[in-house]
Amino acid sequence: MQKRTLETRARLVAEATALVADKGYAVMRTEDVVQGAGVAKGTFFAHFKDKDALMDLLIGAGIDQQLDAMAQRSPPTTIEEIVALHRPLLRFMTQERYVFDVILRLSGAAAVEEIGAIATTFGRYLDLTAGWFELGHFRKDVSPALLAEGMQAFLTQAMALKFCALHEDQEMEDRLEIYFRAWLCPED
Amino acid sequence: MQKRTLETRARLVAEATALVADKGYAVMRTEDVVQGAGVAKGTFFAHFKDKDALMDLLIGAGIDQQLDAMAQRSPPTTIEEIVALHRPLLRFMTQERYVFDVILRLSGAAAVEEIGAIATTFGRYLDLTAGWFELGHFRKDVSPALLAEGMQAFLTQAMALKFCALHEDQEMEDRLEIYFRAWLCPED
DNA sequence: GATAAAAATTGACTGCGGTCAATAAAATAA
DNA sequence: TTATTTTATTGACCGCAGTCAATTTTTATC
Repeated sequence: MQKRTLETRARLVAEATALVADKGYAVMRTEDVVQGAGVAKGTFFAHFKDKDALMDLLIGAGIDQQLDAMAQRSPPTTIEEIVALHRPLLRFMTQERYVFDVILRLSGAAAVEEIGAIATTFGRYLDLTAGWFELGHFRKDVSPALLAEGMQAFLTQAMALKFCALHEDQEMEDRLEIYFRAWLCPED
Repeated sequence: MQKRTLETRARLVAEATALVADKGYAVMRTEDVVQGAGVAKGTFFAHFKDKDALMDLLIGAGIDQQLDAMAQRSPPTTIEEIVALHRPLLRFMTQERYVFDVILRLSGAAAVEEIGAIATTFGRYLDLTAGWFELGHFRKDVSPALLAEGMQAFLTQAMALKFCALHEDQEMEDRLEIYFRAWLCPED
């Protein structure tokens, strides 16, 4: 791999990052990215399989930041703490409808060798939350790993309903708290 | 509304249905549909807001069929019965990666006035399953409506993991059974 | 340094979803 | 029937993601 390659790639990512920060994810066009980076259209696709691959990188990095912040805090011991810890992550993932769509689309990789940044963060989330449940503050009749998978399911559900007119009566965090309480503390 | 309008629309839907039955959803192109229906490209978009709107119709109809079948059966009283009852629905929704993506994308409508076929089926699913839980065979510490929402969350999760290389070790139905048991019968 | 092989870049091109001003057909008014 | 308005249809055109044969740049070999 040539030094030139890394430079070009870095310019593409830098330009895309700047564009996204300025105008948002949904309106980013590859044409703008290559123009800003001073390369030809084809170069973009020599570096990224498709537009989604770049989005995977950008959005995956954003999710990773949020997970870093969550991992630094001490493990939550109450539902309120869990929900509060999730707030920045939720905000990031639902900042745009397009971002949430990309996350859903890329959260599972079709093949092991093409697991991308977003899919990796989903694995990280499972590990992080399973770690919380190892401490024994919540229900103990099912494994921490299963509890973590359930968290993920409810997280997705709560975010999806944010974009649904049929359920916009309730705030995302309120819904999440109800879900988590029913899932993590049955019969309370 | 003219009779001609209904005929044209019917021809478009019929052609699309035939194409999908023959080749699958993902490869359907609007160009093929209009050609088969004998109309111009623009006519398609006079009848459907975009390609997704037609897909919403086709896929929504398919989901409705499965829900009809589920609603006819007597309400399940065990987890095994619940999972068995879901099998045809699961098969339909995950027959193609593209179909599942469309379902996720259209399961929530941005505005009440644009709630489509798929979004409607999601509401139907909640009503159907909440009805089961009214009968009192499963956990009673949370409302039937909430149990139904959780079912939906786990259903989505199980389907999503089917398309994820990281989790392909387990069958969708097996995963669903584990989820449902933990959700509907805690401490068993 | 000259030459050959490998890697990176280019930009015209394709495919397909979606638009829109122009046209045709149907409904309504006279 | 004729004139007018409303509704439906048309197809050339656009935007943008993605492709690929040709070209340039770098690296490896002598």
